[in-house]
Amino acid sequence: MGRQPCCDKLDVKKGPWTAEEDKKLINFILINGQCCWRALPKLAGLRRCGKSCRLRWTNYLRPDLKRGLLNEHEEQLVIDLHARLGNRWSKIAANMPGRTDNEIKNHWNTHIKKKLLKMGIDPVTHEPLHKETEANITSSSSTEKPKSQFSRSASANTLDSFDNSSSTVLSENSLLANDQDQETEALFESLCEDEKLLNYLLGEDEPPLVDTLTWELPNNMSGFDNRPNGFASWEDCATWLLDCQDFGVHDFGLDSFNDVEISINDT
DNA sequence: AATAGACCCAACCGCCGCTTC
DNA sequence: TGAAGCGGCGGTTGGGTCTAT
Repeated sequence: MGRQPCCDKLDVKKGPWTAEEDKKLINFILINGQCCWRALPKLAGLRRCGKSCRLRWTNYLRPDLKRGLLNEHEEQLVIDLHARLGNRWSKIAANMPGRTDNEIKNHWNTHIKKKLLKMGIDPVTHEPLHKETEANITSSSSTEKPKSQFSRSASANTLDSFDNSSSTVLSENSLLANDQDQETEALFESLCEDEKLLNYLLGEDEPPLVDTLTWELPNNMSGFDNRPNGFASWEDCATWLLDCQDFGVHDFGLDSFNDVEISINDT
């Protein structure tokens, strides 16, 4: 007996989600939390595969998502983490609050990859392309694996110089960029110093004890008797969340959603 | 204004690893 | 111990949008 399909293929809708479906999904998760994706579609009244519901929630509807393009220092962070972790997008995303693996992967494939190639850097190995060619001549070893050596200097510095020479967009607000560079620098220094965290990033260790497993609600939503204060009903709450998708939750000053998970799974 | 090609990203697919029985 | 079931991950694709001609 083979494995059952993840859902009833005949009765499953595919393609873009409608506002109505989003509303149903948000309503259900706000009430019941994230549990049993397989059963969720039926319980929530959705003609969708559980997998599809999970993806829709994690990549688009989650209230802690940032919207819009990655900024300069987020991009740098992706490059640095990719140099170390390779195509392990979920691990990279885990270090970038508010960003999803899908979003990072898309951004990598559409922007960063081209940028690195244009700079003469191999986006797989983060080595200069010509050097890569030489290496291939002398050695037949695979280049698929990410570098084990931390390669910030190679990728980051060259990217900086690329930005300085060619970018009109990225050079805007340079003072802020400098601050962000320093932040990024500090972040990576701390990353390198934190052996436990590094091991975790490499998938060789348990996650460090950081409180990322449960969502905490913003102060104005405390006392979440499974319903944010200020909302007369779940319907209002879901409507608000749907609005957040249009404007970006951070436009509402709810940055405290970052890194946290609504703790309604307990219900 | 029309069209073709490039670009972008949401969503799907298939595989893998973990858990349960 | 191994099969079944599930969630999660990474690669890929399809279609909408943008841009150049």
